[in-house]
Amino acid sequence: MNIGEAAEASGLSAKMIRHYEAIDLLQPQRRGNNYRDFSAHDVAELSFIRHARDLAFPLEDVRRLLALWRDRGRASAEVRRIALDHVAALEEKAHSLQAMAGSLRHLARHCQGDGRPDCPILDQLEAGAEPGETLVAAATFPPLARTPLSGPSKESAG
Amino acid sequence: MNIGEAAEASGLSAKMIRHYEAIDLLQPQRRGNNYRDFSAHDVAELSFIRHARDLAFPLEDVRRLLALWRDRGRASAEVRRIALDHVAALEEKAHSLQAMAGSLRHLARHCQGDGRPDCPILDQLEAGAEPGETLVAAATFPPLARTPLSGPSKESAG
DNA sequence: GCTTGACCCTGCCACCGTGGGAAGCACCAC
DNA sequence: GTGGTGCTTCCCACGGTGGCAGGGTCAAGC
Repeated sequence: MNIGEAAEASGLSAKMIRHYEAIDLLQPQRRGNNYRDFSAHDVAELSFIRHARDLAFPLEDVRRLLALWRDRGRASAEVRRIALDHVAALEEKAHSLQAMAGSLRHLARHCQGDGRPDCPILDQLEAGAEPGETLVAAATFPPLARTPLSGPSKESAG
Repeated sequence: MNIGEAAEASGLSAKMIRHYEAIDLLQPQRRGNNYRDFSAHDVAELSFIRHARDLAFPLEDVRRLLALWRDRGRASAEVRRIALDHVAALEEKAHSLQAMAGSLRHLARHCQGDGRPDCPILDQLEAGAEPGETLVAAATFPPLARTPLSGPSKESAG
């Protein structure tokens, strides 16, 4: 099966499949013309990768999960641990985002949003977080390592 | 004020300050020796940028907010709109992450996590989302544009 | 045979935001 | 003049994906 069919079958782009091969997530055979030749097994692995990515597992986790999946005799404990670590990371990120959204929503609620120039949102951005007031976000941020949202990564948040 | 002091005062790294200058977020003066010379006003802008980044505003939003902040006569409506759009994006992302976490946690709950090889997590990754079962995540994902979490961006999810 | 078009190949650049490091200049203290 | 520190610019890396350029390959049609 050529890469185009494999892409369609797995729901991944051909581009990504080549990338996953380049980083050694899978090793499809090559034919005489140097075209990749995907077996049904390769396609199953690609689907696996896609489902794992759908759950936002980083590729390094995907690599480990794939290895465990391939290992018939693996212990499910290891899989479970990876999954729960990822759950924790996802939830931490989600909470952090929600804290930011909450702070910002709070500010926006006190902003007239009319033609006048006074705006608590800008005031807050100018002044920074007041102690005991809004902006819980920064506090929950630091320990977050994976799933690098475009937000700040500042460890130095003091 | 040199870049090192400005960095300390604003809580940003010197590296990032140079970057923000490179993308025209601010234009500090230069001294005869080609060193950047940050005024108190520059530092206030840097702090503004940092606070906006703490709330995960993407830099393009930061640019707009800075422009509005500089404009004494701006209408707060515009600021409010940017903020609320961002809140919506944050919440969408947060919900999507929580949906993924929920699916995964659900799977992990049914995983023995012992030495035995059977594992619903791997089964699910192999089979993909069953209709009406778990994996709400993919459904909520597509429209998300900003705050590019490391998760999949797949538009082609059919 | 030859052309056309769809497919495949590799390789490079872009995004976003940040960190790391190299190589060279500026400054200050001794 | 020497050492250390800070500044300058420039390039590379990450993670994950898209895009495009410049080529090779194959199957179909004439």
